[in-house]
Amino acid sequence: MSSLNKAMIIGNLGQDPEVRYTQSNTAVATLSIATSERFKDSNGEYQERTEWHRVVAWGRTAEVCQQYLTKGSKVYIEGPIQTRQWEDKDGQKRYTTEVKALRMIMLDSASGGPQGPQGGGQPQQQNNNQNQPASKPMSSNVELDSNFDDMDDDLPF
Amino acid sequence: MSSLNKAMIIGNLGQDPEVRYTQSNTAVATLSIATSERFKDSNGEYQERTEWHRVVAWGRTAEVCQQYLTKGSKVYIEGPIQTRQWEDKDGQKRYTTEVKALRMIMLDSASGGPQGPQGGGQPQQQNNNQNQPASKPMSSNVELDSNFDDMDDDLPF
Amino acid sequence: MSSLNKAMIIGNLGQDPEVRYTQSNTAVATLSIATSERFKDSNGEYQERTEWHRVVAWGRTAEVCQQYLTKGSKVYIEGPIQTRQWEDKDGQKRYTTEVKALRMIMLDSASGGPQGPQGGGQPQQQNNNQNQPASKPMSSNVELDSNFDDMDDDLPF
Amino acid sequence: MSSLNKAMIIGNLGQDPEVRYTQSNTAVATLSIATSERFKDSNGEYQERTEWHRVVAWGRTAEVCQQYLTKGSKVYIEGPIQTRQWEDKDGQKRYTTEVKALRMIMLDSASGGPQGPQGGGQPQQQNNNQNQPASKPMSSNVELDSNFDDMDDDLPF
DNA sequence: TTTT
DNA sequence: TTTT
Repeated sequence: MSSLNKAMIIGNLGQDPEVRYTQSNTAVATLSIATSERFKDSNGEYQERTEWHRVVAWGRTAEVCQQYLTKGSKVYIEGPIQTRQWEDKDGQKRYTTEVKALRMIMLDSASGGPQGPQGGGQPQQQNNNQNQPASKPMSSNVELDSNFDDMDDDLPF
Repeated sequence: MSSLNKAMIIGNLGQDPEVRYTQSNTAVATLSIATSERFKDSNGEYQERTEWHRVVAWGRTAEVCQQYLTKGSKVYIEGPIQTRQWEDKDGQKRYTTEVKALRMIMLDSASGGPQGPQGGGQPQQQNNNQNQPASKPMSSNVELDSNFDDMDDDLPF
Repeated sequence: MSSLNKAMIIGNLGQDPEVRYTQSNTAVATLSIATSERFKDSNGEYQERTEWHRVVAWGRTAEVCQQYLTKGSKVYIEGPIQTRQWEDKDGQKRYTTEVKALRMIMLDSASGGPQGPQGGGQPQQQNNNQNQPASKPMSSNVELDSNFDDMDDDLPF
Repeated sequence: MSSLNKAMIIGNLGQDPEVRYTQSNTAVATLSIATSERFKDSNGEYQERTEWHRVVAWGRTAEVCQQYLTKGSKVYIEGPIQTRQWEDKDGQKRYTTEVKALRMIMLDSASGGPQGPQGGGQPQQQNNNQNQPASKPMSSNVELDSNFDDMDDDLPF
């Protein structure tokens, strides 16, 4: 306790969200988000450096990502930084650092989009453990606030 | 551009800062900072999960880390998330994700500590490429902002 | 929707928390928190400017403030900025801007403090509409995360 | 010192920026930014509450606001909360709380916009103390950071 | 490896 | 006064 672990990102998706489902049918979306920053190189020239962030969303937030985000979408993401350990094919320990999206705000100025309350709601009907043919027509400004209390212990990967 | 990449951390150092110097004699400090969070496990029991953050500070900020932080120190860190690529002994690509400490605030309620302006100043005299025998007596509330600024002193209203 | 309203403050209480109770017996704590910043004046001299923040906490968070915070306590506060309108004795419209503490982290390195889960829990027994004789022995690092959903419509002031 | 005073806002301008100039010809822009949040009222119905934020930008940031922002623009703002005291016509003390925009990121997905480095640059030529006929054609994703910095180009690893 |  |  008495600690803070918070990342805040505004960036664009490098590809469509990847969505999987846990055995208990909880959606898990993985986003790849680019942020870029200007900096002066040693010659005083401006260059741009792009940072790629692996972002993971759970439950209702994941479903909204699936429905409304596509490659290129601009989003705000907020949540803790988490590092997972895993083993590669050679049995070597590897580490992957991700941001867990507890809050997601869509920043694309599109029209349409979801009506009614988002966030905190019950997951909707969904097919089990397979990607849904996402319907992403005219997505819009969606805000998602997941006060999901960490049932991420039955990971899909 | 038009992106945001910000981590904000409040946590404790797991060990003393490690400080190195670049060829141009810029200090680089590496911190290992723990944050912990409570969560309910599947049995409804509270558990604590600790997350370790690798934090890197540069220049004046690194020097202040060296001087005032030790194992156990509580700090606030703010800065971008950055992932570096490197190769292990087998030539395998590895990735390390760090937070670059653009701002550091000491949160230990000790006494003593630095007087006078911090941050934005020039690096002081220092021995090259070797750890200084750090003098960390009664450190105190130090704030370090590598991006200093404030010329708003001739208001229009 | 699709907006973000977040203040993040680390500072010290200028006085003990003031706690009141709504008619429905919800605790409401008001904190006065100082932040200070260094800046160079027109003569190039460093000066310090103190900013006072009015912070309001509700429910369980308010109770923890009451129990564990006193004048001088250092805290981290996170939550939205809110401006209330009210009328002074002359019937003039006045505005007060506050930060609503959805999250509070104690930063004093004391010992003792609350055991067991905080935050999100039910308000405990309490006397109605009167200040409790606060017991603030050796408070400690408490984190409070109130995902209180805005029942702040029966204000005590 | 050892304190943090940070507001982070994503919202829309309620009107065009108002820009003035100090005697020393520094631009000062005032923005009125709306954030809105959903909440359930006592009947369990969803309602929306809008919060208006007064935001003040200085120097180069103010100029970019003037050039690229208009009524309706969506922006990210980051900076300290500051409360100013002033007197109304009756000599009564009044207080106004503002967010000082140290960083501004445009979030409208338009095209065009400024090329080359923003932020940290010198203020450009400008007419003194009068509003410029703003040219805001196809504004774009601009990021403005009044605290620029990045000399981390001679890494030690 | 920290802290409570 | 914005936006969805």
